[in-house]
This record gives sequence, structure tokens and C-alpha cells, in this order.
Amino acid sequence: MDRQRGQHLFHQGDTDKSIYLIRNGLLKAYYLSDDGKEYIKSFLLPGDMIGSLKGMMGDGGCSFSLVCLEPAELTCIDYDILYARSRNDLNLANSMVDFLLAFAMKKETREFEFLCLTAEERYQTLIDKAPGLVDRVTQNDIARYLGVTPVGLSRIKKRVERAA
Amino acid sequence: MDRQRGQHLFHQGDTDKSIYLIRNGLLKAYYLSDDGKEYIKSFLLPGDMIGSLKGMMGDGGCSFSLVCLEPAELTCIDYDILYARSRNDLNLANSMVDFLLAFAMKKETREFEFLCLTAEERYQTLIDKAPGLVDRVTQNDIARYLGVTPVGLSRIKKRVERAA
DNA sequence: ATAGCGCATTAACCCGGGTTAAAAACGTGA
DNA sequence: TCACGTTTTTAACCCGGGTTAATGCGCTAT
Repeated sequence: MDRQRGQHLFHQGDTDKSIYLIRNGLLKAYYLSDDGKEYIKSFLLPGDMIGSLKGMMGDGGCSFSLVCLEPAELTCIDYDILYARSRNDLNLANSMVDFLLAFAMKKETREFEFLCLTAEERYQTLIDKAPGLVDRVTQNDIARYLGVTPVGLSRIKKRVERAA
Repeated sequence: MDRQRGQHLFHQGDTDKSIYLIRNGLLKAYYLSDDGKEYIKSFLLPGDMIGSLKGMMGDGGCSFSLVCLEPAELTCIDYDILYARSRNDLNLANSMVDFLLAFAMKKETREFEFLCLTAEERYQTLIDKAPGLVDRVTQNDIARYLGVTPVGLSRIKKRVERAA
């Protein structure tokens, strides 16, 4: 399945129980607050998988939106079917365990960064760990991913450059 | 297995591939930075499970420490054995999938709180979602869990009370 | 070519929270 | 009861980043 730049896979509040495997392209998952502020949960690159856990569990709708920043090729998997199959398929269940373990480590890293690092340190870490991303994504979006405003990130950037 | 208040199950840097199921008591998992600052990753209550993912994966040592705040009864599970068994045991693998899904949702919630909420909102949320915890844990520790300093939390508390 | 839009930078001002230090409140054990 | 250590509060000062708004830059579409 293919999607253009700017196309949404689902919007916050939608009921979507799909899991998307990104084969190509670049997407962003983001929260939108009541007063219209955007917060970026993650960027998705080829090989990544994403879906709204809340949506899958039927806990109300999706808690965030998913949109293409670059044209994307995706594989869509129905969560209910996957889950049902895993109940009788040892290999599938094992794959899910492995995937979820890797996922948990990623989430733990991001938690660590918010809990223990300053905005400036998070920016440095991002540059080190995801070089190239900065060139494909607007600075606005980088800022909203790091938990600061675009104006704030502009200042951090200048500070970092001046120090270098 | 039993542990007294103040006893550590493991320290940051240790190699410990155990998973601990909390049957009773209260523990905290925390990071210690190079310059000696403490950041609390989570509080553990009866029914919770915890272990260092990094430790389990053999990715170097544990990334955090685990200590009892109140005397605790625990069940200790060897990760390598559990994982090996799950490869041939559909029911076990399914239980692990279920556990990991629930775990992922919890981590996602915490990520959301750091990304989208202010310190004051995180404090309010904690009081709502974990009433009683505030009475069992020092305000110092609550602060370090919320990502502010004890002095900062004292101010937030006063602001909240004044507004109420 | 130019009008218009979104992005990035800069400046001025403000505010939440960090830091340090001191004082007050609270427990706990001798 | 008193003394001590820990927790919490308060105060003063500082700084990072939010907010708003202006400026400039680079697209893209007409």
C-alpha cells in the first residue's frame, strides 16, 4: 500500500486496529493537544512498525495521528487477526515477543532521555544516533520531537554551534 | 525471597538477568548520573514485574538500580530460562506477549506525560492515578520521579493548593 | 516574475523551575 | 526528653526555554 506526502494513515481519535510496517519513506506520529499544540511521538523509518496500542486494545480511539512526511510504501497488518493467530502459532508468538522486547528497549531509552537529559543533551543525542534525520525533517518537527518549541531549538542549535 | 527496606536487588552497572515479580512491598528503580543526581524511573507495587532489559539482553550491565523502599516479598525469575522455555511453550509465549503489550502501554503513557504535560500536570496526574503513593514515598522521591527537583515540587504543590 | 506561504532566526519580555542556603518541621533512637 | 538526621519549606538569585512578534529566506504555484 502506498501513501503520498501529507497523507494520514489515521487521525487521533480514529478507531484503527492496524499495524503498519514501513517498507519505505518517512512518517511521523504526533499528539495534538486540545489547544492545538503538536508533540511528536516518533519518526518512522523503513523497517519500523507502528500502530496505536490504545486503538488495538479497543481502549477508545487512537491516542495520536500518523502522517507521511515523505511518500511511503507500507504493509498493513490487522491486529486482531495477528493476535488471534499468535495464540496458535508458536513461531509467530515468539516473533512477537522478540519484537516487543526490542520495542520496550526503545521506549525505555526515550523515557530515560526525557527523565535524565536536558533539551540540549537530547538534541546532541539525536544528531549522534540519527544522523541525516535532521536534513529530512524540518527543524520545527525536530523541536517538537525533543520537547521544546522551534524558537527554543533555534537557540540551542546556536549555542551548540558556538561552543563547537 | 524477602528483602528489607534499603536493600538493593541490583545496582546500576551490575549484570543481573533476573526478572522480579513483586508480591508485596514497595520498590523504586532509579538512574544515577555521573555527577550523582538521582532520577526515578518507576515505583514498583505488588503485581508489578521489573528487570533491566539491558541486563537481560547482555547489552552491558543494568542501566539502573533497584531498591526496596518498604520490606518486600519477591519472586525471582531467570530471564534466560524463561526466554528459552517460551520458545517451546505456546502458553508461556502468549503470556509474555500479553505482558509485554501491557508494559508497552504503560511506557507509552509515561512518554506521553513527559512529552506533552507540564511538571504541574504530571503531578496532578500522579495524584489522580496513584492516590496513596504520595503518602508512602518522600516528596523528594516523588519529585525525582516527576522530573523536577524537590524544591521545585514544593513550589508546585503550594501553587496547586493555593489554586484549590 | 511575483505573490504568498511555511520555515528559521532574532529580539524582548516573562515565567517556571534550578541552585544554594537557611530555617522550620518531623521522626527516631538513646 | 533531647539531640540528631532527614524531609520540607522558604527565600534570593539565575538561567533555560516559552511567548510573541518582526524579519528574512526559500519554496511553489499562478
